[in-house]
Amino acid sequence: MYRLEDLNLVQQEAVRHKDGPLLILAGAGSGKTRVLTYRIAHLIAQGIEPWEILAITFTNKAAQEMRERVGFLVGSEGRGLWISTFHSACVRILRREIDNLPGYTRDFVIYDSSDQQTIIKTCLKECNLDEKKFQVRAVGAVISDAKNKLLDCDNFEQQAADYFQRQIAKVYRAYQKRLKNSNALDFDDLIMLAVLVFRQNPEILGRYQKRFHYILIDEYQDTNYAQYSLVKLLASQYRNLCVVGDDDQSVYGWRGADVKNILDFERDYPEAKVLKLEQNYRSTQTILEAANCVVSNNEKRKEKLLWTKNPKGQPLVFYVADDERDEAKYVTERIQFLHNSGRPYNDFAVLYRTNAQSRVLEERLMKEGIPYRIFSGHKFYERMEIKDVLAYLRLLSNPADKVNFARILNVPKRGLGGTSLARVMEYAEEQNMPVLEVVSEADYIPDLRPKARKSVLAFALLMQGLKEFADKEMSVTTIVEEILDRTGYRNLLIADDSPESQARLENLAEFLSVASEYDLKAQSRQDEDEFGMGFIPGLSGFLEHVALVAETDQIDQQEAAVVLMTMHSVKGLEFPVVFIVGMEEGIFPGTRSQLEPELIEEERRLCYVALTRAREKVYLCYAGQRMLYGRRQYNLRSRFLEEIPYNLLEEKDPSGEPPGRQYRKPKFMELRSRVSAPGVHVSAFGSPARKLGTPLVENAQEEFLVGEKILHDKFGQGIIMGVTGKGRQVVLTINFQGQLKQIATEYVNLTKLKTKESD
DNA sequence: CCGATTTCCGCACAG
DNA sequence: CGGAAATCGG
Repeated sequence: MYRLEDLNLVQQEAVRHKDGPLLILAGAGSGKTRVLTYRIAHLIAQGIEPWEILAITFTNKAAQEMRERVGFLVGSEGRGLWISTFHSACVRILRREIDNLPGYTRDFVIYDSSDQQTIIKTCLKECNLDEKKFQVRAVGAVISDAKNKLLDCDNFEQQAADYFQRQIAKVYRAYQKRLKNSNALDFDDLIMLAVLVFRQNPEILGRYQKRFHYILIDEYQDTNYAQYSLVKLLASQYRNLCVVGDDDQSVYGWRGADVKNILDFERDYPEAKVLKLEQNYRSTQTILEAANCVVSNNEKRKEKLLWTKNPKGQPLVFYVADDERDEAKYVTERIQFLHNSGRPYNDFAVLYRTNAQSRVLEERLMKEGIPYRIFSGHKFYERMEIKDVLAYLRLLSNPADKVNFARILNVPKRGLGGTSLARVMEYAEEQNMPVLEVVSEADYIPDLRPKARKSVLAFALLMQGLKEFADKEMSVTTIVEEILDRTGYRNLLIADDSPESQARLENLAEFLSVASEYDLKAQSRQDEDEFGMGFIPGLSGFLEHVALVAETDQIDQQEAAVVLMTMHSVKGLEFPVVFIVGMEEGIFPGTRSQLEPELIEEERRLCYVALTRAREKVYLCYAGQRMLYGRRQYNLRSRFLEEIPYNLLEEKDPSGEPPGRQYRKPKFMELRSRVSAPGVHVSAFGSPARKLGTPLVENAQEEFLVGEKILHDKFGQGIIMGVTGKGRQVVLTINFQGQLKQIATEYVNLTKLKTKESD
C-alpha cells in the first residue's frame, strides 16, 4: 500500500492530478521516481485499469526499478501495466502491426549498432564512395539523425542540400534496402516505423489511443523528435499525458535529444498543469548550492532553485594534481583513508568525462588492492566471443541474416576468407535464397576452389545439425552449449591458455547464465497475458531480449566496490562520496564544446548532473599536465571550477602551503610556475578569471596560447583554439572563420597578431 | 588464406 | 598511448 503522507505537498499534487496534461519539473534528487510510482499506484486505486496505463522510461534499469517499486505498492493489482522503454514498447507495437508496412513482416530481427556499421560499410562500397571522405561512423550518425527526425529516404533526399548530403541519401537508401532484405530493423527504425504505422493507419492509432488512457514519460528532456511525435500521437485523444524531466539534466543533445520538447510542453499543451519539485532529499546544502551556482550560468533554462532540509555539510574539496598519475594517487589515497574510517567501498564513485581517463585510475586502484567496478568501455554484448555466439543464434533463427552469416562463416577458422564469402553471398543473391540455405548447395556455387567447397559443405552440415537441434529444443542454454561444443569454439579457447582466452571463457560462462536465467523466467511467465512483460519463450524471444537489454554489466550497488564511470552513465544514480577528475579545459568541457555556447551549456549540465550525484562529499581534481592520446597536454582549470563560489571550496595543493586554507581567486601565477619545467620559458600574462581555456605550451622559440590571433600564410587570420604537444612538435587547433584546422607549428609559418584583450 | 606488421585515429552511449 | 583496420609477406 502507498501513503500520500509520505510525500511533500507538491509531490502529492503531482500524484493527485488526474486528467489533463501535467508537466513535472523534477530537480535532481527530488524524488521523481517516487512520484511516478505513487502516481501509478494512485491511478489504479482510483479505479483506472492497469492496462490503461503506459509508462515509458529511457533505460531498462529505470524500467526495472519502476516495475519493482510499483509492484511493491500495488502488488498483483498491477497486472497488465505497461512499464517499458521506448524501444521495447515500439517492438511490442510493431510485432502486432508492422504487416501494415510494405516489405516488413512481424518476425523481424533487430540489428545492433555494429551490425549497422557492417551494412553501412558495404553500402559505401556499393555506392563507390571514398571511405576517407565518407566515414562509416559519420554516415551512420547522419542516417540515425535523419531517422530520429522521422525522415525516410525520400524525405532525406529531398532536403539534401549539398553533394555530401545527396551521396549520403544514396547510402541511406541502399542501407534501408539491405535492412529490409534481411527483414531487420535498426534501433532508430523501431521508433520511426512505429510512428509511421500510426500515421498511415488512423484506425490502428485509434486503438492504441483508446487503450492508453494515461501516459507517463520519464526523462522527457531526453526525448528526440521521433519519440516526441510518438508520444504526441498516442496522447492526442485523451491528453492525459504526464511528463517528468529536468531541463538542467539534458545531456544527450549529441544523440538527437531536444531540450525544446520539455521547454515547449506548455505550448503543445496550453492547458497543462506545471509543477516544480525543488526540494532535494539527497545532497548537503553545500553541494546543492555549488551545483545551482554552476548551472545558473546557463542562459536557456527554466529557473528553479533546489533546496534541502539536509545539513550544510562539508565544503567541496579541490585538489590540484601534478598529472593524471598524481590525480589517481590522490583519489586512491582518499578512498583508502575514508574506508579506514568506516565507509564501505561502495560509498564511492569516481567520475570522468571520457573513458580514456579510466585507465590510470584503474591501474592505481588495482595496485592498492581496492575493489573497484568499472562501468565503461565496450559493453558485454559487444565483446567478440559474445557477438560470435549471438551470431550463430541469430542465424539459426533467421537464415536470411547476411550480416551474421558473414560474421561466423569463418569463425572458428575454417579456411573460408573474404573471397569464398563473397562467392557464397553472390550466389545467394542471384538465386534469391537465404544465405544459410545456399551453403548446402555449395556444389552449384561457381568459382569456389575445391578446398573451400568442401569447407562450405562441412559448415552447411554443422548448421543443419544445429538448426534441427534448436528447432526442437526450448532451452536457450542448451542450444548455446551445443553451439559451443559442435563448432569447437569452446575447445579452441580452452586449448589456448592466454589470459584473453581465459577472460573469453568467463564471459561465455556469464552469457550462459544470462541464458539460463531467461529460460527460467520464460518458463514461469509462459501463462502471463500478452501485454504483461512481453515474454516470448524460446530462441527468438531470447534474441529480442538481449537486443533490447544491453546492460549485463549492471552496477550492483550492493557489491562492496568503488564504481568508476563516465559522468553520462552516472545519471540517475547517487553515492555518498563522489570524485570528479579531469576538471580541465579541453577535457571538461572538451575541446569540441569550447567553440559553441550551446555545447558548453550541455557540458555545464553534465557538471550539474555529476555534482548532484553526491550525498555528502565531493572531490574535484585538476591535473596541470596530462598524457592523452600519446601527447602531453597542459590544460587550465575548468571554467566550471571557477563557477563554484570560493566559500564552498577547500583547496588541497600538495606543492603549496599546508592544506586546510580557503580557496582563493584563481592563482594563475602559481599555476604557471608549477607547470613550467626547468629551462622552459613562459611569458607572463595576466588574464582575468573569465578568460579561461588557455593551455600553456613549452616551446623554445615561440609559444602559442589559446585565444591568440595568428596569421597563416595560406589560410589567413585565425584564432588558436587548442594547443597540444611540446617542444618542436606543437600542434595547434586553429579556427579560421569557423573552419577548424590542425596545424603543426614545425612546418608552417605563423605570425602572431596583437590580441585586443591585452589586460 | 593466414598471421604479422604498420598505419590510422581518437568524446559521450541507451536501445 | 592503444585498439582496430589496412597492408604485407609467406
